[in-house]
Amino acid sequence: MPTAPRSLTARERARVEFTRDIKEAARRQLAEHGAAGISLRGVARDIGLVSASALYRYFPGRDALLTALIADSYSSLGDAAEAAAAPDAEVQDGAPDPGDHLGRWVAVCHAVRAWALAHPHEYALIHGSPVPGYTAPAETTEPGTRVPFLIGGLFARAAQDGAYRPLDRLPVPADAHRALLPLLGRLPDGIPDHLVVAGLTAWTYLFGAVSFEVFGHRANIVDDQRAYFDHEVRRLGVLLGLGPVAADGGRPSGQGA
Amino acid sequence: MPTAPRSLTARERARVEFTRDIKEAARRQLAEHGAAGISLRGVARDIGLVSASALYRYFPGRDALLTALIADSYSSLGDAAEAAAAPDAEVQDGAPDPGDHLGRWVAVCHAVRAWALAHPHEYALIHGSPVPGYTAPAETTEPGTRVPFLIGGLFARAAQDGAYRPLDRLPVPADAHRALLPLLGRLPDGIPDHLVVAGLTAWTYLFGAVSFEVFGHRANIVDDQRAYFDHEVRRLGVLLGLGPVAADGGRPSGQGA
DNA sequence: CATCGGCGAGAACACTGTTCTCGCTCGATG
DNA sequence: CATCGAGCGAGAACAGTGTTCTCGCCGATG
Repeated sequence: MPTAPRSLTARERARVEFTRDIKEAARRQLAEHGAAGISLRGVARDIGLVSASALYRYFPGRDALLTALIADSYSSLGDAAEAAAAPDAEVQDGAPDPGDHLGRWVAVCHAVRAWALAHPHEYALIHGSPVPGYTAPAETTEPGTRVPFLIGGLFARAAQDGAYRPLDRLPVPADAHRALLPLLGRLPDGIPDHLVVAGLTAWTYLFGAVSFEVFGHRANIVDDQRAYFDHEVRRLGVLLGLGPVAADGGRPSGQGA
Repeated sequence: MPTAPRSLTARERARVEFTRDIKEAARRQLAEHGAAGISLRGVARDIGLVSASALYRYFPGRDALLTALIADSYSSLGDAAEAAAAPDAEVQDGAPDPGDHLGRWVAVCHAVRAWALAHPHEYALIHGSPVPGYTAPAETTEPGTRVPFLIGGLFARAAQDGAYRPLDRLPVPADAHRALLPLLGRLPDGIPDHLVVAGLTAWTYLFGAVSFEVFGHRANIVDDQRAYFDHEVRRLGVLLGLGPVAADGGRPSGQGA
């Protein structure tokens, strides 16, 4: 544990400030030219440095700078998603309703999608091809778990409320259960397999859909991407058991009644 | 319009052969060092050229070479997927059964996953962050449609056989229907909306799951990735209506009986 | 006040993609 | 078969890149 914040020295304050400036300039370059367009010399120029060599006092290299951007992007995305899931967040045209698990799921999906569309290059950084090496640096894994845990919590709350009713009865096979042991070990005891599978499935689908749209795989296929996205994630929520079980397919008649 | 294939001249034959050699060398570099590690000078060295400038006689630039690799990768993936879906393909431990739509869907999924794991950098090239510009070059779009069309055909055949029974009854809203018009226009008439949505959903999920695994987002989360993948895609197939509707959740009792 | 550690500048090295020019050579053609 | 020239590879050059190293300088610290 780092020492208590006993008032940083002036040098240290200047250092963290400069580190922040560097990351900001890099993020600007990222937003404009993409990850491949981030050049240390360009970053140095942006913040008034003549030579890029000074940057090495703050980051051991370009990859480390990228890693820092990845971690920040995960945090930014996590913030956006959690804000959408907060108990007092506005569910789409309607008052907040703590029992509307499907609506909250859809809201989180829209938040993730909106963040990705607003920051396509940052999204590509965290969910595109891993650029630097092949293994994600350790400091990026923790912020990267926020969205999946948020989604998992959504399903857990629905189950607590007795509102979780998946539309199939397919049991989780023994080998799939064993495959999930690493995750189950980090979760509170007593969570049934199928609930974990539901969370993973929802998480996987959400980022599949967002990636397809951001990376252009749906151009010329879907026109009004937002409308289609809304339908697909809502339907997935219903299939996975978050939804109103109404067989007529409509949303609940009354507003949260 | 290019002349009929009236026996290429020796020069032309040598040219296509050399073009193939260049792409092979580039693909080797891609497999080893990733897309960012493909250098024209390295490719030139690999095929016995002293200078990289000669490559510009065959490709207008690095991006064009990458584009060619993308198109080839799509074709390679399409081949693998279509082979798995072929009528005489072995369905997982069992004789081919033309009525086993769920088994065929799962087989296609495993084929896509296996190809991606065997060619991770090529997979990253086609389903990771778009590297060169932002819009996919036209010549890559056609081979890129083979897998989604294959999956769509799977659902269409299941519907023809009367075996398509989605587990929900959520109607496709009017705005989502309108969003699908670009795609519906390129499909035979009379295909119901929900069938198209099912195909898109299956396609989206498949590549979400494969991307998560290939890009390492499931490390430390899922152990036996193949077992979990098998379960998740099988379950999605059931939810989307390809599956045995048996409420006990098991596979059909007899083998294709 | 003296000193020493952290800092930025700048040169240097090994790369990269791309362009241009210059001979040469081999294949198409008369 | 002989000749001509189109197509080709080599090589230099330019503008970049990440990274390393050294050299002063300046200010915070003892």
